[in-house]
Amino acid sequence: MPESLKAKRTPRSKADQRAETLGQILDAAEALFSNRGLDGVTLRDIADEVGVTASLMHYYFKDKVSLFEAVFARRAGITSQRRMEALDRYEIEADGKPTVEGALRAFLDTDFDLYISGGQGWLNYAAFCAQVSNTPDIGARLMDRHFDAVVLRLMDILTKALPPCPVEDLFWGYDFVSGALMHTLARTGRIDKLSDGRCRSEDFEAVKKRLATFMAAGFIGLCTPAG
Amino acid sequence: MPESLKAKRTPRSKADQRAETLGQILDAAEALFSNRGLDGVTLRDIADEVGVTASLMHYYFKDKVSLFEAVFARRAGITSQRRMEALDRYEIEADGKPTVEGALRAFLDTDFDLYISGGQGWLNYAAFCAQVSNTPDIGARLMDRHFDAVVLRLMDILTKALPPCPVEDLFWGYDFVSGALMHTLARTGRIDKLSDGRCRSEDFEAVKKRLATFMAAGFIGLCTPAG
DNA sequence: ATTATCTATAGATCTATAGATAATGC
DNA sequence: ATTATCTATAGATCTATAGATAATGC
Repeated sequence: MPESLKAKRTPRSKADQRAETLGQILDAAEALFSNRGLDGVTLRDIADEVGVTASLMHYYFKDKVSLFEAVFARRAGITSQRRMEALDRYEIEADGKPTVEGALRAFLDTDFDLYISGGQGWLNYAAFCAQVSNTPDIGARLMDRHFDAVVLRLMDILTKALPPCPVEDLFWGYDFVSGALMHTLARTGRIDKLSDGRCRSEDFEAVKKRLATFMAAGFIGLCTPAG
Repeated sequence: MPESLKAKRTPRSKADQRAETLGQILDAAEALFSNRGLDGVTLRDIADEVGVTASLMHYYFKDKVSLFEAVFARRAGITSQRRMEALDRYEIEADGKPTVEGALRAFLDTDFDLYISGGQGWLNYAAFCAQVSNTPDIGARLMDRHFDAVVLRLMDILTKALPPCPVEDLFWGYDFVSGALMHTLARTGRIDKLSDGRCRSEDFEAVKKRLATFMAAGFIGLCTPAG
């Protein structure tokens, strides 16, 4: 059995080989883009990470932007659908009396659960997502395409959960939620230093516990003039 | 007086000339970095915008990173100091009874006022700031260096304003405020599309009116277990 | 004399393509 | 036969520096 111990050995079907290489490229791109953004990463960086030639990037993807978009598309559809289902389930369960925090928990916690127990790939995607939301044009288009539907679904439930409230307040409230969410997904490490180690960027459990409660109170405070 | 009408004419002292060119470079860099980030902009882009040779960038700045840092430093000191003074004034005025919203208004509104009435330069800086907060290493270091002091000052007043509350909640709350603030400063235009034009990213008055109220309610909701 | 600006250019990438090679598929 | 991967390379930048030129300063 000396053959089976050889270093370079890996007999696979072409389909398997294709799928595996594609996955490795997407994983490497995701990890690199997630902290340097589209312009901070070269195709060679990604190829080196995978251990292949840079020209192979063009065999699998048209160009750098296509690869960037493919990285996003791979997981955006999954999380988007999960959240949509969670919102549907919540609305039924709430039986005509949804609460702001309930809706936000369906929207936010469903997402955090994936990052908490989805392994390194989902953790990288979380930070990548924050980069996307900060990339003009290309990133903005991706956010619209993949997330508009879920966000509008959330807005719909929030409208029912809140006292009569100008629709502008609802949209601004969502903008604040979205900013805070993306910021925490980016895990910049800033809170670690500010809090002298008492909070850690990487601690998604801590964020999950607090974000929906905090934001729900924010919506209610904003929409209830008397305070 | 034909001489005074010539096109290229601009007699200035060397000090003036230096100051003017420096200012133009910083302005152009600020505008460009603010939407494409450190890696999305080349020194040539900046030079072209000013109308000078790319090599002049190296006459005034050591390298690209130094220029990036100089852009940030130019205005970060000003806004940081303004907010620090506003917090000091607020604490005196509150006479031992500060409120969460009062502290946040001193911190946030003071900033927005600058963006609202500071002209195009401050508007560009606002978006640039969001880029900085998203640039790993270099940007993170800049945020720490210029903003830690004001943030800790704010935290100090918030502690006095809130009911007894775990310090972790306070830091996470600030993290949410910071994320929402940076996101609105970036003015991605996403809210415009989501809200079908009813809210506009560029409308800092609308954000100023809502952000402190929303976030104050969030802090209180988070620190008051009963809800 | 000193300083602001430009010209020219080195050296290092970067993206993208064409064409060769090596492996799987029938 | 087809597909995955590599080698080689074109063409375009990009950063940074050296040295020339043109303007202000005494």
